[in-house]
Amino acid sequence: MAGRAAEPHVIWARPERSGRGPRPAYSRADIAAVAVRIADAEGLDAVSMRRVAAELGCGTMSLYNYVPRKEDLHELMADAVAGEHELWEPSGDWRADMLRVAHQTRDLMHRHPWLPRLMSAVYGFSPNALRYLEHCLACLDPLPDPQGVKMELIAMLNGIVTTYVSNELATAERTRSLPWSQEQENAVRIAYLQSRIATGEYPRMARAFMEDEGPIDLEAVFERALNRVLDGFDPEK
Amino acid sequence: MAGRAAEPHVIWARPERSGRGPRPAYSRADIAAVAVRIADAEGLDAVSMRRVAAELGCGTMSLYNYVPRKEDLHELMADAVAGEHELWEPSGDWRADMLRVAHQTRDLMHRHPWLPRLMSAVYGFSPNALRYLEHCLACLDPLPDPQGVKMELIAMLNGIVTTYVSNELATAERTRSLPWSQEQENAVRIAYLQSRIATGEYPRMARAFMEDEGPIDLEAVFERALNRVLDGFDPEK
DNA sequence: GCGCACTACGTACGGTGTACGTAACTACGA
DNA sequence: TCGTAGTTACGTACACCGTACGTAGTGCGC
Repeated sequence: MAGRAAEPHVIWARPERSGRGPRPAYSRADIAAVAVRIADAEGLDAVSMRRVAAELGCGTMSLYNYVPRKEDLHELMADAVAGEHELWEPSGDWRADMLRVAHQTRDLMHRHPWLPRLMSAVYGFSPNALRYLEHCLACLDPLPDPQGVKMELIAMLNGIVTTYVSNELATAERTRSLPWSQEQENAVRIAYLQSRIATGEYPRMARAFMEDEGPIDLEAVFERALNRVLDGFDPEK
Repeated sequence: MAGRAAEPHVIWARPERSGRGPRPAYSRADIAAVAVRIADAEGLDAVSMRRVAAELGCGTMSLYNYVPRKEDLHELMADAVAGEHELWEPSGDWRADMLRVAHQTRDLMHRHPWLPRLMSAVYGFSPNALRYLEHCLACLDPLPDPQGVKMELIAMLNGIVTTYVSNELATAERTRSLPWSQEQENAVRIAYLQSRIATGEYPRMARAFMEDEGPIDLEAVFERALNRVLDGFDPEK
């Protein structure tokens, strides 16, 4: 029997090693590391069961002993990179702490550009994700609100980070496996957009594109967005 | 020659009908409608080039005359449902208007649960998307800020809506094609989460799950989130 | 009216996730 | 202690997928 895909399950509820049978040759960490390496180097679409198995050094179907479904492989990947979060002793300044968390998450996503795409596809309560959430809650201890509101704040912040980094990466991760460069694609898209705007049908958008000159400071935009959201939760504002 | 996939392009820059040759048998609207119908009924993964072509009533490869890449089919779908946005004469109260926009978008995504997944994969400047953006900017005319800030507001609001609806739909859209029900899956997941929390390793999360009793009012959570974000942009706050 | 760009579509290639069958192995219950 | 049940390992096979390519037939622009 190869795995138990034909019933609902959470991979983290399955013991990694279960008494009987030969010792598993690989750990979940091994598998996750291989998958993450492939995704970092060649994009998420390059991560297939066959490919991971091959790089791991085992037959394709052997991988299904460890990872019953491809989705679980993604779960492993998300958890692995969630483990890269640095968790510190809360400073007492919840705003500063949350800003630091958000910037760390942004850096994480820039390091692993496939992560935003995965965020909405994984369970979100893997071991490292739980550690991360608990840490966020700890940072929010100074806030008087009930835990529910704090969870809303964390969710909102994660949403913002994911959204903004997705925009930042936009075509970057998309054009990875394409035979033309990101610059070529962008040029075509900008040309199209300008032709649309030139029709005069969208006067306000036209003004928006007139105004901005030079490259936008994405980090500054991100920072502004964060502060606006935090303001919404700040009892002193 | 079947399409011109081997170079960067934006489908909206290609004329739908170009003088020469037999009249195309289908319009982009036809194709989009078929694809949307399939996705609504059976989920986004059921939308394949073969399937759409079959339901359209033509050979698989004929579809490539209209839609050079699958990605462009997604583009068509996103544009089609973007056309469902009702655009009204701005009221002068930008906050009320933006709330209305956000709620409309949320409804749209509940009607087409595959839309959030598509949002980060499409170009975002299709004809109907441009109309939508221009309308949002018109609603924001009363705001004194430069257009750039308004664009940031729109982006942030769209991000929030997408994030929240994604969470709301969570397992719903995911379990569509699976042989078990959403309720079964949720039960398994909750059982796992409770077992983790029972370890005592996550005291703050434990408190969060103790507190909330009864089903959460998702609409209320959404409304709170929106207002917090709007506060961040309100010059009177 | 010639030619070319277009439509239509069948075939085929290389990939995907994964169900299933088989063989070897090991820890546990009797 | 030994049989057996549950595990690991893995090859084969199936049903899909996106799409490159070749070959017709069609009708507008020159």
